[in-house]
Amino acid sequence: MSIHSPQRATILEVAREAGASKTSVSRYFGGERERLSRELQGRIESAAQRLGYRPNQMARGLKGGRSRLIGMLVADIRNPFSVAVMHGVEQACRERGYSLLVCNTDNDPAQEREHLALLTSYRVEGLVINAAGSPDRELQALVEQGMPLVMLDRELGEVEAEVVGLDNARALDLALDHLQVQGYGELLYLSEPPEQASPRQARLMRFHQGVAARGLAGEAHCQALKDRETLQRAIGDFLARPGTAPRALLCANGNATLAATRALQTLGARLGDTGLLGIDELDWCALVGPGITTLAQPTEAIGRAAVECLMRRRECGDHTTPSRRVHFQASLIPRGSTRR
Amino acid sequence: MSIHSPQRATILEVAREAGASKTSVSRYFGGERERLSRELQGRIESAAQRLGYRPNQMARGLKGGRSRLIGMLVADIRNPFSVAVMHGVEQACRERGYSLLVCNTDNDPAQEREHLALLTSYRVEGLVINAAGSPDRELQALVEQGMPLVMLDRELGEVEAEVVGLDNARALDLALDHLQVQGYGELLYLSEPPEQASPRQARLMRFHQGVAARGLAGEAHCQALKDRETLQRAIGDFLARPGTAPRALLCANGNATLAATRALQTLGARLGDTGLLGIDELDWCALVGPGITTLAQPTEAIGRAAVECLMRRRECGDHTTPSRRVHFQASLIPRGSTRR
DNA sequence: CTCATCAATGGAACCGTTCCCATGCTAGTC
DNA sequence: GACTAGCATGGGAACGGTTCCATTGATGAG
Repeated sequence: MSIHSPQRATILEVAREAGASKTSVSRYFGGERERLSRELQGRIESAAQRLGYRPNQMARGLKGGRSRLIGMLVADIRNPFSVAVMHGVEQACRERGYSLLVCNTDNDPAQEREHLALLTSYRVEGLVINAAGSPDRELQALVEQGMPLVMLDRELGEVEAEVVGLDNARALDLALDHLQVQGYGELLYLSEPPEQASPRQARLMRFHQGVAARGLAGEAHCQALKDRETLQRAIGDFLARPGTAPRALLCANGNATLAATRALQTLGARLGDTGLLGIDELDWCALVGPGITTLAQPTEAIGRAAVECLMRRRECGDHTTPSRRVHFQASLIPRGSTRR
Repeated sequence: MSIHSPQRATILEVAREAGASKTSVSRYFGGERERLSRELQGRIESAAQRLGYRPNQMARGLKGGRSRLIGMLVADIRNPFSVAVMHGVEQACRERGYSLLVCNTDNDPAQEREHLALLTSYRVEGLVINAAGSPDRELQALVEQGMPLVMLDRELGEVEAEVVGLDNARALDLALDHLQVQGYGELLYLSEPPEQASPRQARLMRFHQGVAARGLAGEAHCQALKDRETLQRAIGDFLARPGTAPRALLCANGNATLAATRALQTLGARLGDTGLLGIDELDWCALVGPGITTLAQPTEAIGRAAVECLMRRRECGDHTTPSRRVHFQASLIPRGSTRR
């Protein structure tokens, strides 16, 4: 009859209604049903039914410390790649009886810190982190306290935390090979600023290495993508530069691909004549002009793998196990944007 | 020193360390800081700092029932529209000191039911529902128990629950007016099956009304979009039909727009010659061909409004207040796909 | 000087679970 | 027939907070 918060039945009321003890009811809902006599089971079942009883997870989490919650920090929830990975994480969690508490940080370090604190205050039993910034100190502290932690596509200092993500080196090799075979000789790499230890650095580095190894000309433009003018000028300059070799753009992620496509369209460049290859497969890549060639990441698998790592950590309990790296391979989806 | 779950400090330890009582520490963190002397505040602050203390939300939620959690049910997390709304919901929650527990149901009624149970077991203080199916009975029960509930873009029987969403009738009028002005005379409406009380019904109905009122020819194709063959055949038939009036496709949501664009491309139809107008603005609509005309929804605003409704319910506590409908207006973004 | 008031603080009950430890009972063993 | 084993069940102490109420000392009014 309370007005403010819906008053659910408690275990005690069910016990009374069923003529049993709260211990028995607790057993019934805690997965120890077999220990109860058929008859008692029946009484509890129907009593619970009548009262619309559901165990209070808050109280549960309190006593045994098992909140059955996994926390996830997402850098940008509006990025389809992140969402796809999150989907995999959620599925895997659910299969194992966990729920997922997701926090979006909008790429803001302050929010990262804040949300991390929030998640730990709900006593999540594991953490999947996909953050651009670096609440490194906080994360280190958590790991040392024994919190199972998985980094998505990003390393964390020298801390013992699992890393799950794309094999960035191989992915870039794949991209560069394709562009070379298709005859593009001068490349412009587009990325958001590769601050800190993000995979952006790995990709950028491999780009420079790979370009050199293949005897191609390559340069990188690493600026925030929001500023369309700057980007457009950079691409315009690149295309207008003297030289005869066909030119191509290589985009470090979905956002970059989107920005590049916009810029090329504004500049009136024809896809294919100007090559375009993006990392991350998006819904619409097949639809623009002759189609945009992409490097697809196995997003669901990455998400699932993250949860698996978490569970392994939990089980063997032991945070001295050497941390592992799980690398997935990208697959090339060739389309018209890299066909001349 | 526990291995399994990271052992955070408790309020009691902080109290001891600070030479204070639990009560005072509780007050310090519970927003009653002013009641404590400057000096005691200092002692608690530094003690908490030293121990890395954070209050346990689980325990908090137990007494007093304030979990500070809002639950949200999302029908399809991979739909950018849903994500955008969710983003608004999350922002608004955070501003008010709530966290958001999101569950994705993948459009599966079984998961809807299951996740709903899950959310209530965490004693969420309010619920934002965006579900295609209908756990109507469960929702009704919750409302009757006094749970603040907001439906996104979908009504719920005769239950007193707020509804927040697009003004579907006006949106369709806007779309039809535009198509008529641009000279399209025969229209095909594309939607997923409008089962149950979804807004899809409202849109479909208004489409038929509006077409009749304007003296246009209109028909609807309402099938699952996954089956590309069927869709393509339907569109092919529509375009091949004898008649002289220019034809246009009207897509009920982002997914339909995507599917329609694919089909048109496969059929080799030229956008503009064949009109195309989609509800929901997507990243890529400006990039495909001459651009796809869309009806943009104020997604963030919708999300925020949902939370506001929730809070209003909570405050005035009283679940006899007549439920309200908050309708937002769509805005037309004209592009080449409706220019002949 | 006494008493009511008020601010600062602490004690203890309670929230809804889980889980350890009884308790009573039946059945099997020697 | 006494003893033990094992099963079904219940009692009650945590868990980490919040919150009501009591206590203390200082202050000001009568």
